[in-house]
Parts: sequence; structure tokens; C-alpha cells
Amino acid sequence: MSEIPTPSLKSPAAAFSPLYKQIKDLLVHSLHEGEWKPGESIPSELELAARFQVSQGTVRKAIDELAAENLLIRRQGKGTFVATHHEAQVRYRFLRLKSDSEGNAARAQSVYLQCARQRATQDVARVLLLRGSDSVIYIRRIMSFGTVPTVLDEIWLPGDAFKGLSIEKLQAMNGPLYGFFETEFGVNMVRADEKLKAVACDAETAGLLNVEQGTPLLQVNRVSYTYGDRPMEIRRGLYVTEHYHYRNGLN
Amino acid sequence: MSEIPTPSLKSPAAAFSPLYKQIKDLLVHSLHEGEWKPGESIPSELELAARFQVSQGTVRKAIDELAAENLLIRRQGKGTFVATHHEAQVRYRFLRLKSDSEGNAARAQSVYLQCARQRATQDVARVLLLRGSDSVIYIRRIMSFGTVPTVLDEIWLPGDAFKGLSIEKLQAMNGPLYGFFETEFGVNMVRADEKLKAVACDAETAGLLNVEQGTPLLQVNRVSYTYGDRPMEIRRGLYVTEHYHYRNGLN
DNA sequence: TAGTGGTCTAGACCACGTT
DNA sequence: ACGTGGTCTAGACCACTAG
Repeated sequence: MSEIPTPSLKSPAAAFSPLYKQIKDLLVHSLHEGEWKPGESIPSELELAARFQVSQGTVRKAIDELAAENLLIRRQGKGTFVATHHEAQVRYRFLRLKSDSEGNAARAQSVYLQCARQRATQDVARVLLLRGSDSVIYIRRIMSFGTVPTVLDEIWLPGDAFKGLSIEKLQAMNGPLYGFFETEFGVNMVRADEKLKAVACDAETAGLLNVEQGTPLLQVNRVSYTYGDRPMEIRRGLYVTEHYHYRNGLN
Repeated sequence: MSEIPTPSLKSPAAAFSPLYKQIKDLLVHSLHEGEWKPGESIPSELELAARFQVSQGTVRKAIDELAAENLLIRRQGKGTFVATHHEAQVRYRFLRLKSDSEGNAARAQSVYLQCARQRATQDVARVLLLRGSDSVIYIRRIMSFGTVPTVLDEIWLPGDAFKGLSIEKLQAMNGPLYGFFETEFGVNMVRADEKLKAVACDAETAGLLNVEQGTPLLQVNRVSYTYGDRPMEIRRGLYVTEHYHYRNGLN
């Protein structure tokens, strides 16, 4: 078998890449191209095995890893599906804020304050891999649980990938922002890195979140990535953690 | 094959447990019993396959999952080893605090303030699965990076499992606390859950961490577990996040 | 050279969901 | 009944480490 040869570059200490990794890369490429959209099913393991001229087991191992990374979701008896931010189970996948008491019964509700097109600052451009001349979209919003304002988010998006995004569309939308990005712009966030700090609430934020100036807030700086580790969003959140906490599992 | 029969209970909707899961449970049991100690190698896949009367592939799948959960570490050509908190790569595995600037060059140094035996409070007893009459060990310490005090930890341990722990031993020890727990008490922490909040520094803590009272601190409430999800530690940390942050990867 | 984990295959059968 | 993913097997060969 193995139509796909091990790496063509025969450099000394040639990088060895197992077949299933190559299959994995091909699958990620197809995902990024949009061959299968979020929520849809991908071809069956046997079909993919035939397409790539490998055994079912090899395809299986590739899919296993992609499922472990939450790019795909396996459903026994039904098929394998492209992960989406729309489904109930995984909505707000990246939001780790939980109520101290109950299991987060109160539904999140967002109010959008601002949506503007700007030149990328140096910091933003560097992280999003843009040039200084490129434009970014800047968004500001408040998330409330029940009626209590809890999170102030500032968001930066690369202008090219999110053409036509306006505050009207944001206000009309409901449900998770990442789901909206999927269906409206074909951008599926797959992974994110966060850096957390405790900071004091400044005067403007105090007004927006309805807390005293100086109140300790949890500052969450996030960079989100699509397929292939392409950075597509910067987000800075300020969380009021009086009745909520950020949960995290370590292993 | 399959000496180990599928579940003996034939209740309606009988719980189906695949062979490799059963093997996995047997391996975890052996780990908990201390058949193989942290840092040691476990038997080869073929040996285990012979022992359990299954194929190598089934053992492999069990080990794969345990490696993914960081209970075991695979090393090609050498063997499979019991994970330990001692090795350089994984030391301070559960400490997510990083320097804002460099890659955490400064070495962590701990000063132990207190180590006392107490009756378990109701909250502590509930989480550690103790009775109210059981004793717990309470520890307080300060961690510094370079010379800057950065973390104030309060720790509660079940008294039974940590008999003989004293402040002298803590002060004599260096390196990570979890490594010390391994070698001195045979308790290997494997997983932890954390809840984070931003809080204001109180007067006493201000003195200890050398910051102004009211400074925002990152409060990290952790519960750590050994093999088999047995809770073995409660830890409340207060982090000064002026020059450090808590990093987290989401997927 | 021998032993370990890592990859790949081919085929059988099971569990689940749909038709 | 059929098609999907899930489990299990047996065997071949590869890559890495060590003596």
C-alpha cells in the first residue's frame, strides 16, 4: 500500500512522518478548505481508506487524534462529524466561567456596544500575523448571566476574513459568537490559548459592569486559532468573579 | 481469548465494558497498589498481553489512554514508565504560572510558615471524603520566583495518608511538593481541578506577599486526585499576577 | 544484536442508529 | 437488514535505545 511516500526530502536525519499523520494533515486541509462544513458528516472510514489507499485502521488512527483534538466528533452508528460551536453540548466550549452555586442554569446574553474597523496596532498585527497596513475589526460587548453583567469582552478580528461584519448583524444574532463566525464567515475556531491575571477595575469598566472601581476582576487574554494553527481572534475579557469562577482541569 | 468475561451483571441494558477498559482498570489498580513505583518501568506490552491473556493491541490501547491521561509515559525503545513529579520536564506540572516576559527562568523557592495537625472542618472533610472526627494536616507556605514572593499557598491533606509529615521535613525538602509526596508517602497526584477567582488582598496576606492591601490577587482553589479519582489534597493559592500570568490552553 | 514501543495491515465480529 | 463506528486479533515490519 502506501501510495503516499514517506517524506520526499532525504535530508540527513530525515523527518519521519507516519502514514496516519499524513492522512491527518490531508483531513485538516480538507476541513480548512471547507470540503465538509461544521455539523456535516465526513465520509465513512472505509470510504476514506479507499480514497487515500490505506487500511481502515490507519484512517481510524488519524480520525482518533482529530476527535481527541475536538476537530471531529465520532458518533457510533451514525458517522463522524465536523465539530461545531452550535450544538447544545459544546456551545460556549471556550467559556470556562461557572456559577459558584448551581450548574450555570442562567443563560448568557450579550449586548454589543461597539463594532469598528481600525488599523491594526503593532501588538495586534504581530499576534494575528498581519501587516501594519491591514485592517482589523474591533468589537466590544457585555455578557450577562440572568440580568447580572459579568463579562466585558474586547475582540480583535482580521478584517479580511470578516468582511461585512457590522454591529447590526451582531445585535441581530443570538447564540454563541463562534457559531456565528462559522456560519457567516466560514471561520471555525478550534483551539485557544489564554493568559489570566487579576486586575483592578478601572473607572470606565466599573460603570459598564456595575461594580465599584478597584474591584478585583479576572482578566482573560485569549488568542483563538482555526484549522492549521492560524490565529484568527484576540479577545480580552474582564470577568466579575464574585459569584462565578473560572474552572480548569489539570492533568 | 478474553479470559476476562464481559460484565457479570446481566441487568437489562447491561453495562458493556470493552476489554481494554478492563485492562486499564487493572493497570490503574496495580499503580495504586504500588506494584510499579513512579519513575519505574512497567512490564512490556507483550508481557502484559501474556499476563492478561489478551492481544498486544488490546494492552496497547489501554496503555495509550493511560499515557494520554499522564499516568504513564511511553518511551520508544526503552519501555513504558510510571509518571512522576520528579523529572525535569514535568516538574511543577500543575503550576500554570508563567513569567510575562521570559520563559520562567527564575527558579521557584518555597518557605514553609506552618504545618499543623487539625480536626477537619466540615468543608474540608466533605471534599476529602473524611469524617468530621478525622485529622487533617494544614500547611502554609510562600513560593518565590527569584527573590519575589509570588504565591501564598494553604494546603489541607488527609492526616492518615501523611503520617509523620512535619515542618522540619518540609523545610529540609527541596524540589516540588508533589515529588516529595510521592517518595515520602507513596501518594502520586495524577489530576486536579481548579476554580479561579480574582480577590482583593487582605491585611495579613499583604504582609506576607509584600504587596498593598487590596491588591487584586488570583485565587486558585485546587483539589488534587491520586489513582482512581481519590481526592488527596485541597490547596488554596493566592497569586500575585503583576509580572506573572496563569496560562491555559483550550480545545 | 536484542528488546522495546510505533506503525500498518487484513479480517472478524460487536454495538448502535436508521431504515 | 444495513451501514456506521468500536473492539479485538494476529502478524509483519519499522524506529529507537542499549549492551
